[in-house]
Amino acid sequence: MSDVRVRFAPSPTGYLHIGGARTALFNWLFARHHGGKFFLRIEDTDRSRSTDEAIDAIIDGMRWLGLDWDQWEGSDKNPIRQTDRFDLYRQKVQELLDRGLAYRCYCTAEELEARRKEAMAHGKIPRYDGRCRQLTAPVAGKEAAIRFKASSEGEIVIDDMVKGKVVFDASTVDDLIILRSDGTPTYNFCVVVDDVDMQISHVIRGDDHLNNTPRQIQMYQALGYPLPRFGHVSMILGPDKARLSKRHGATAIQQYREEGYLPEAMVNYLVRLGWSHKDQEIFSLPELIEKFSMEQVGASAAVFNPEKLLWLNAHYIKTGDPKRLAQLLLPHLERLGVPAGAVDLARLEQIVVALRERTRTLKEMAESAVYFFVDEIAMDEKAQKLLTPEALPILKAVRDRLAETPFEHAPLEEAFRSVSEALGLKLAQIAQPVRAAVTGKTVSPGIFDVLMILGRERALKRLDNQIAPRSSPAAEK
RNA sequence: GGUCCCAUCGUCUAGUGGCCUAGGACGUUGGCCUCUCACGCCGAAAACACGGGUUCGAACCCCGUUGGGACCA
Repeated sequence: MSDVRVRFAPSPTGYLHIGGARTALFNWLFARHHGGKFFLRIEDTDRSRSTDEAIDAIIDGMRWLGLDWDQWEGSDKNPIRQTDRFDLYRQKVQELLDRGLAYRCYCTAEELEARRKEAMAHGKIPRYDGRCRQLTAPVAGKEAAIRFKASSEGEIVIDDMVKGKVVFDASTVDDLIILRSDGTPTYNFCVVVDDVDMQISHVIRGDDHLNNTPRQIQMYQALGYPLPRFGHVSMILGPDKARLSKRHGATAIQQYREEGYLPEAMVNYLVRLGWSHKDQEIFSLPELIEKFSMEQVGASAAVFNPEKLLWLNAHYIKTGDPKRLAQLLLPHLERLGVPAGAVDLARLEQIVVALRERTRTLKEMAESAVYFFVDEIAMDEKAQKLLTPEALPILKAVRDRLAETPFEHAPLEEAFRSVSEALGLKLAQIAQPVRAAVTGKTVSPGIFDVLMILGRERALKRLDNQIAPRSSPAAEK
């Protein structure tokens, strides 16, 4: 058993987003590669912004991606929630207070804000001036916040797994509030207490936390704990190079499931955003576990590229197990009005095989598959244009021939070829009107495959539907 | 504003001082295949931000500039 212990610690303020998912994935891969533990910890100390729905969404997203997490030995709950642990944080605050490493601060938010503005106006750095440090006894009748007594001596050096050596001047670290006057602990403190308590060995997180790290290191030291290794993974950016956010489009991982993306495509895409293994692009999950290493994680930010994700998704649709894809396709069909109960799975598998090289998402695939299931097909404009009076004899000839042709690939092809020969037309000139009549579109899988999947009865009926109304009695004379 | 991070084709990246005339992938594009659309295959265009060092030699090491990002509110 390895002593690698990592965690993913999201704030439940929204959905699991792309960036969070990648951070979770890197942690998970790191743990699984080393045979260590991976925990999920919900950072919900900010109660006003945290919701249970968001927690469910995060869990749901992780499950979809296949990222399972371990049970932490210190609790029977899973995942861990910080709101269950306030007693511990308060206890640790008290400990620091008793040891003179923290102090009560009576400055109000308004006062602090005024001083901050004052400092800014004079072009100074807005940091806490430490005026309550000197107070020796609690002030009666006033609510106090608790501040951590930071040391401003020397340098704080981080040996980061991604960024390398990062040096901060300790004088830039000010006295941070660790317990608000309303008694709730603050983020930077809880993280440290929890990571220590859970014996986290490697803190892999977004590099938006890099600037928090020096003050966290001081807290580790104040609490007398060993430091974990840190690994600050760079941000994921939108096309405008700003941090990826809702205004760039879909950022919630669930949205991609709804759009018909496969989890393995998502994982494969996400892992390549920042990590690489030589020239390889396609990785299965077991392969990732085997090959993942923090040394190969790049330090620079990456722009999210939906086109490449689409390509990967297409790849996994092309190569995936048709039986599984058929199952995953059902909800998408249902959304288009094809009830799952009415779908024959063996037939759906055939459809998947016919469509997998021509659709890039399950949603697209479902859209391209509806004409196999409905009684009344929708005829699009281009298809309508193909069904000219000139096409009528072609449809008739094909119809008559098909009535006595076995619905298998070779005989169907033979039938089409002989009709085209008899009429002196190219195969394309035969196939296109038939395709239009039978699918309502000008684009479909190979016409023989389409006919086989439809079956003789439906195919003939659809041809008849086009032939009958056009054959006026006058034309028959 | 201060602190910190980052910098190879449009995008993701390989590259860890000579294997680089800079490789792969997405996208773009020309062709082939072909019953449509795709898939597939073959080909093309496309990058070391800039300026100084260090070195026999720099995409790679150092410094600066510029540009982007994050954090502090």
